[in-house]
Amino acid sequence: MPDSEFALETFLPYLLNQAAEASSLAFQQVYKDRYGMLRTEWRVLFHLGLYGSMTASEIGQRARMHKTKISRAVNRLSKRRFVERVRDDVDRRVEHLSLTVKGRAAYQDLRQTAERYEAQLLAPFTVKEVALLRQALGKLTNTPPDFFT
Amino acid sequence: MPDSEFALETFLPYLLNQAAEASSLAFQQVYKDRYGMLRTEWRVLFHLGLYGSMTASEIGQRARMHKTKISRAVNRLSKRRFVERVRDDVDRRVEHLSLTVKGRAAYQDLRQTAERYEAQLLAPFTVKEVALLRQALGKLTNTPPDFFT
DNA sequence: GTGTAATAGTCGTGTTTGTAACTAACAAGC
DNA sequence: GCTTGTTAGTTACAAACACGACTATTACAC
Repeated sequence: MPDSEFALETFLPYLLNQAAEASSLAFQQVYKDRYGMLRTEWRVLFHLGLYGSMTASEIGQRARMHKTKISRAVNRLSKRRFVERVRDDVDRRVEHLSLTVKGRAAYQDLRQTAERYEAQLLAPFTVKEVALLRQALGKLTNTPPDFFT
Repeated sequence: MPDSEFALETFLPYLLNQAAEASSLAFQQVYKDRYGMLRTEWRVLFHLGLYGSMTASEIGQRARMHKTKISRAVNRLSKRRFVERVRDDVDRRVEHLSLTVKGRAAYQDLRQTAERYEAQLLAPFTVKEVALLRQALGKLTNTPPDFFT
């Protein structure tokens, strides 16, 4: 009765999801416990920490997040004084976002933690393997299959 | 102001999430459009298609899904007659789940689609790269970092 | 100027999820 | 028998998400 020609365990999207979930779990705990942040908020924080001042839609493009997600994340972050919003004088639709001192501190802390965390994740692999893995993941992200059968 | 020592674009959990999302998207559309299924339901369907009759908790262990997720997925699947539930005579807490004819048809269809889909995803890679990728993802899934700093 | 389209960001509502509490059935000790 | 603990699965409620509709502002055409 069982059908073993096609193994779910090797189906790539499934594997990717499992790995993504497993590798996010422990770190998720960190930013949640220390700063009460959600993943969306942590991503916004990181983008601002990395690139300095950005607008919501710039973050959206880089992070491939929907603007409603960003809007809400920014809202929460600014309510807790991690993020500062400054309206653009010229185009008053636009808001320039940047980290407050508190936000920068959180970012620094989480960034360091992330580095150490990643080192643990990558420990079982060789340098070459890591490079290949990163490259492959990038390719998979940027080559969406045009699939409508 | 920006800080480029640590690039978010290379942070592994981030990459994994992006790749997982991108590679799931198109296929998600398929089982959603054709059968109105959610990812959880698709997973349950696939496990039952692959392994034949299983209980909810067996699926949970294999798929690393929480039992409430499975409970709801099975509920929806059985309401739409994709899945049949039979209570165990000996241990009446247990339910044996299996696919109906309709469920098996959906499974066959989606399985074939999944195969072709995966072939597209893997097209840009060599056989060796694919093997390494699968192996790496497996390792990442099964080596949860013990991280509580 | 007026009208139309586009863009930045927010809000509202239904859906899905996560967490914990719950019921029902079994098991083991006494 | 009667307790205590464990397991299978469900339910309840709050948190998070997706999606579309919405406001406000700018841009462009005429």
